[in-house]
Amino acid sequence: MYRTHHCGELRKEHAGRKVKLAGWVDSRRDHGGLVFIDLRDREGVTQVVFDPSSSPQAAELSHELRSEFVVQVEGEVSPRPEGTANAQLPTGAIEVRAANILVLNRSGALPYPLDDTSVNEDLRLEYRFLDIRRRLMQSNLHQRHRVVKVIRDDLDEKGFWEIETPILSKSTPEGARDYLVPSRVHPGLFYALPQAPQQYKQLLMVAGIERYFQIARCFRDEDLRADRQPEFTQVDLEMSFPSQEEIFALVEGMMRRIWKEVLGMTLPEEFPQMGYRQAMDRFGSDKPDTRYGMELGDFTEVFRSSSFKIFAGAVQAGGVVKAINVKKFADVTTGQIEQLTEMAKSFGAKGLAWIKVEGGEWKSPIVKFFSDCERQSLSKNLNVEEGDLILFAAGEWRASCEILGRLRMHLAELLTSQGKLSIDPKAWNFLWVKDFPLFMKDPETGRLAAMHHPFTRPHPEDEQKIETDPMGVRAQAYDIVLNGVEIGGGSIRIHEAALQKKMFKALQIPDETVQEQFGHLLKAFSFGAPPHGGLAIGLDRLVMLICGASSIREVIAFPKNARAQDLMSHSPSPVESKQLRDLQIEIKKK
RNA sequence: GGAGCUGUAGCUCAAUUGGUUAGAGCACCGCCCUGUCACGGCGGGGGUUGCGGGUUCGAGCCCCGUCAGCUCCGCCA
Repeated sequence: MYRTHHCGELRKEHAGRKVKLAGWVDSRRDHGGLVFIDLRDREGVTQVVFDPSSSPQAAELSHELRSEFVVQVEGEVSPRPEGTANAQLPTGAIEVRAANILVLNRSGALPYPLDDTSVNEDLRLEYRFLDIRRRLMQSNLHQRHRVVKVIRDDLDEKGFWEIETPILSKSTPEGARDYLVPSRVHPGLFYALPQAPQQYKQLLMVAGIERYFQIARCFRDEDLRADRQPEFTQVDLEMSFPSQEEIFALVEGMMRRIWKEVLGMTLPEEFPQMGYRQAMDRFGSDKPDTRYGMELGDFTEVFRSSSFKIFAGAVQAGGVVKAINVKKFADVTTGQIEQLTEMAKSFGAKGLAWIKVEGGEWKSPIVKFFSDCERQSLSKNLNVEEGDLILFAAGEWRASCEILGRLRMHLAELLTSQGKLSIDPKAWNFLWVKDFPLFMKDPETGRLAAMHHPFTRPHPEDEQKIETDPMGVRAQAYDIVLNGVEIGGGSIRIHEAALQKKMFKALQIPDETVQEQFGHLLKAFSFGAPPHGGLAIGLDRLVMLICGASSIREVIAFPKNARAQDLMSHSPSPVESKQLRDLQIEIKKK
């Protein structure tokens, strides 16, 4: 037996006990005579003392110890001498007086200090096995485990069955780029790794499972971000005979339980809901961060016949004029204005109109065109005060909202760093965003595309408009947003073959393609498919927020870097030419 | 594909306006140290300043190119 206790366990009441501990040398303090080491395992740290007067052999050996050696220590638990207890440490009242020590394994000099948080991330990723020894990473992975445990318990109690679906599945043209897996048995044919178990979970509903969930690994071959990895984990769930409100209540209950059991916090009984249109109008985002204000104001009517032709022109072209009030930022520099303008342009704006309110005056290149009435409307609706900076966007509705929405996010970060805006670090602002449009215009082809996915059910009131006014059709689709991060989304699905066909028609997907790609689904829908719906929660993002981390890489044991490489195992990598021959694949030389 | 930031010892950083032998703390090695807990003290080793080119009497610093990392846009729910 390697150990009788773990390193976070021993207390005063164990005094006098003979114990064995095993773990890593966290730090050593070698006094020449007395030697102290902090022995660490997953559960904590215990001080071990080597005294040459009681155990000369162990004391002699202890000089050899270095950081991260793995050792086994045998000794007696002893209360620390008067005045030497360490109140910072749960085990700080005692120490283990070593009678014997066994070095189970040595460690080379570390490539970087494990107690330093500001180390290059590529180095941390290369030595991930060391990185995960750090207390913070251990805590993050433990939190993740606890979240998943609560989710499984919660869904189990609510009658959901955990069912696995294939990883080797079928490529579909919709959505993200697929990761492909070549078939050896069928040369020239490919499996695709699932972007989500979407079709399978709908088929499970047709199959009468009624309530399904899966902690599902999903794959998307797109460029990475701080909150996007090529492989990530979804809590995927689907239920039969649901209403949208039932799904909301289910997820709210799950979140409440996670916050209770993992963070010890109580969340509200109901989460607020907001329509997509309102979210865009007020926050310029379909995942608004409602922890701070800076809401968008609408001045379309005010400037309809303004003498400022840029605004009036935008309105007459069917567009809008929107503005935000950036509080306390009238001291913005010319350089910063330029930077904001560049940013607005990169989001599709033609320029960025602004007003500084300084010394009781409105300083701006455009304000001379404004009538008193226009000024009053701005002043009143944006609550304009001394020291404010007003920013405008004019043009097409969605683009104008998005431009200001992105500036709003950027400025919130900037103002926070300047101490001009404070966001409650303990705030957990959940929000349901619902009534998304069913369709969007594909900017490349100009054709309709599914906003969520092609199986999304239209809002019952709008179903008739699919052929006549598709862009005006709302979907029974919803996202759950936490502090401005989209942590999940889903929809009520189409369960009738006829409606599904209508949908494919609106999307201009040719019949042969429909049969080829989705024939099995349509066939399933013709055999008594129940009404069904569900959603998927991005587990990595959820845990990231719970851990207060700024990247999902901090809550994934072995993540990939921004170029989709694993720096530790060096994947992706070349393969043997025999492997390629088996697959009948040839690599084109550049 | 595009933009921004970063790149100096194993790690974290410094190096005045372009100026002599590129420094410090930690880590590593050696010696000393019996109540430390980021122990302390003395000494030592360790550098192609990411790489290539240019300007200059002289480049870590300026210019051009390139590579790498991160963040964002595009892309992606």
